[in-house]
Amino acid sequence: MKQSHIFTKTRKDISKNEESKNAQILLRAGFIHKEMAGVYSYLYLGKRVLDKIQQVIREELDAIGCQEIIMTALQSKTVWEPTNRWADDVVDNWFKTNLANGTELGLAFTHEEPMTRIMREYVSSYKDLPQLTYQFQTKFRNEARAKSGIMRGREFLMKDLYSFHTDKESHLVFYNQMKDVYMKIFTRLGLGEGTFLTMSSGEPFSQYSFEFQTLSEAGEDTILYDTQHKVAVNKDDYSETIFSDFGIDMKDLNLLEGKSIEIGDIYTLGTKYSEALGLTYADANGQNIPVFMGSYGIGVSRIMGTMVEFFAQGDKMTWPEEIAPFKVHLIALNTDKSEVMKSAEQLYQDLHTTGIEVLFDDRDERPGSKFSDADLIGIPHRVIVSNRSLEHGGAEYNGTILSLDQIQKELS
RNA sequence: CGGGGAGUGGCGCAGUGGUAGCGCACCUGGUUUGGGACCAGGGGGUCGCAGGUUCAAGUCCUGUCUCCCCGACCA
Repeated sequence: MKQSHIFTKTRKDISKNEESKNAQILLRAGFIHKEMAGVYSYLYLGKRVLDKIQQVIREELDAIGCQEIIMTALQSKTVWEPTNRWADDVVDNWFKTNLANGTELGLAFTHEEPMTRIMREYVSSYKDLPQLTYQFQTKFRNEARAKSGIMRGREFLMKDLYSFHTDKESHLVFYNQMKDVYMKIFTRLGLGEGTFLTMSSGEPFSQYSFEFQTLSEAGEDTILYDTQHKVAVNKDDYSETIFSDFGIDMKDLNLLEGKSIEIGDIYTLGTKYSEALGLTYADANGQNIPVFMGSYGIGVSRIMGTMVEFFAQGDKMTWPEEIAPFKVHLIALNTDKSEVMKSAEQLYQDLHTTGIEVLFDDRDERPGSKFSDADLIGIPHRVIVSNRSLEHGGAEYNGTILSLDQIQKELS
């Protein structure tokens, strides 16, 4: 893509009303547009980042046999009443509305109930289990107070996975596998270093659940973590014995305290939803038994914000290689010189045809503003073609001049 | 939901009762060109909305909507 064709521009200033670092950088770089508090549009560059985060998650989930679907955000109250989660005094952040005929609707804040309801149509035997379904879906939560830029919005993109098993044992096998899969995902996303498997106080259905917490000053949570064992506990839930479930002796731990962002979580749901909604299967003896369930979330848009919090330094952002909107930022200086533009254009075409994603800054701007823009946009590989670089025989990459062919090889 | 702050060109801001301004961005011309250039000229705002006070309201009063920060909440 040629930068001169992108409708967004970078900005020098941003409202002092928007304080969070992720919103500052993303707004200034033109990745997102704020519609209202907690509600953001994702523009060209931001959409590309979001897509790449999704793709990493998709690849890892598909690899273990999960099936991608997409459910509706429009929810009928009849699906939610059996679990008592339609009631406003139980769930206070519904966005509710009505059909023209008066039927009450809600915008989904999660999808356990409708997913369970769908499964009821298809699961009737132990032979139909296990099933693993997931989606990337917009969730709506009428937060009393949106904050922290895209980290806590009223509308956000989430990956939610649901697992359906015959019993607790088979569920736990998958559940434990998911701990590793999640860490693998976060590692690929470039957040592995700062992300900890974190024990959290249980849901009503189990003693503990696990969160995946990424260390950040912008976080809303506080964890006690151990870098060597790569485990943590939510500070609120800390107790003397909590680490025994990890098989770790407290004496071996060196606990540090830090603020963190919850980027994912995994829950054992048990039979709460299957019982309420009548999702049962016939076992080998023909007996009807409630399906044993789990749910597994990753905040996709929140991860995008977390990356900015994690990687941006001042006005300079650096996206992880796999997530960056483009792999290479090709910057042409001295755009009035035809040799420069000819070489840059040639390199752009060559990279493009070999399948390398490249953003080509072909704009007629001064070097300083091009570099500042590039810093803000945060593409990890930068190649500069200029009068000077051509005089030295090519383009600049990582501080050295290489021939265009060499650059092509380096980046392939 | 409690406390605090703020709504003025696309963006960031100034303007305490008397002809709406500045910076960025934008347009034209020129000079510049390896870290957000400079000169000259130019376009663009019924000051969140509604009502009121006044000869006169961006400015004062009342109501209302919205945004941000802190706290509570976050299944």
